[in-house]
Amino acid sequence: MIKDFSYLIKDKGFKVTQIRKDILGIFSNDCKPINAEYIYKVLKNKKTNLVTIYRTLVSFEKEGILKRVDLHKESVYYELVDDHHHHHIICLYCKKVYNFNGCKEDSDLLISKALKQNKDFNSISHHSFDLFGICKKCSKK
Amino acid sequence: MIKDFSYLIKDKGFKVTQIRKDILGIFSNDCKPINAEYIYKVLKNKKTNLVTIYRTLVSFEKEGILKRVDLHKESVYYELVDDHHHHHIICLYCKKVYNFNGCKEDSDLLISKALKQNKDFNSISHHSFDLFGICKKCSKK
DNA sequence: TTTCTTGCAAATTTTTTGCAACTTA
DNA sequence: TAAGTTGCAAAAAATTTGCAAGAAA
Repeated sequence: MIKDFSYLIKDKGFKVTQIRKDILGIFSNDCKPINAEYIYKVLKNKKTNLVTIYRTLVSFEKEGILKRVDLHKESVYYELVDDHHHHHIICLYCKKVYNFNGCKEDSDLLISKALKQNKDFNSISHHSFDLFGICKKCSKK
Repeated sequence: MIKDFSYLIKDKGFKVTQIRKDILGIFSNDCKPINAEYIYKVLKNKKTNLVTIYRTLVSFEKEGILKRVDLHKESVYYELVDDHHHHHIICLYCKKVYNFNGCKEDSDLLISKALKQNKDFNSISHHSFDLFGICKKCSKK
């Protein structure tokens, strides 16, 4: 389902433009980490520009709308920050990404322990907890 | 201190060359995530080649000697897999990296929960648990 | 001597920048 | 209309590839 992201965009201090709504629509619809190239292909018929997409991704990340996800792939992937709390298991060979539901309490506990140790931060805006291994299919090969 | 990594290199099926020992020496000595360019500068007087460094990093990652670390910077950083178990807190503005000692039991628990949920993996070779926020210095600005 | 490694040059890919034209508020 | 956005062209930066020469086992 495509939500209307106008409020979120405006709330973060951006002007509401079609492409920004489109980009967030794709994130909301696809529910997986995506990169600039992917967005470009989806929006190609709308004559979008890759440069604009890059700029949008960077600015949305700075404002906490998107977060980077490191899939150990060639380019940078992003996800909605406000997504359902989950983590990734990534196959080191085929790079396929599987989600799993991390227990929010568990990771919150780890974060509070970290903040007690490190006095350079007041708070944490988001975190990554990703597992890397070789999936069963690739192990067989 | 610089350890001798010859055995590790040979054990993973590589030939023991000076540059491979040098690269692992740097990782062992510096104890922080580093990228190809950094290694290149450290070894510059030895007339090293960036291409060789890239190839070494990629092959060492595949064999589980190194792991990628995503610092949300321009290039790819690596760390020794066999390092002391720790995690990172990264400032989204200045990109400075702070370490903290994650409790190994806690993250092992999360990993076992993940493996129960997801049946596509038998085991996990390594994981990332990194926190992102804005450090106190950058908050003041 | 066989196999793996390295270096060089060049290519590819991803991401960024400058600037003028265009939109949103 | 003022301030922020976009598109185009071009540049910059990071990483990869092919191939011949060199080094390890």
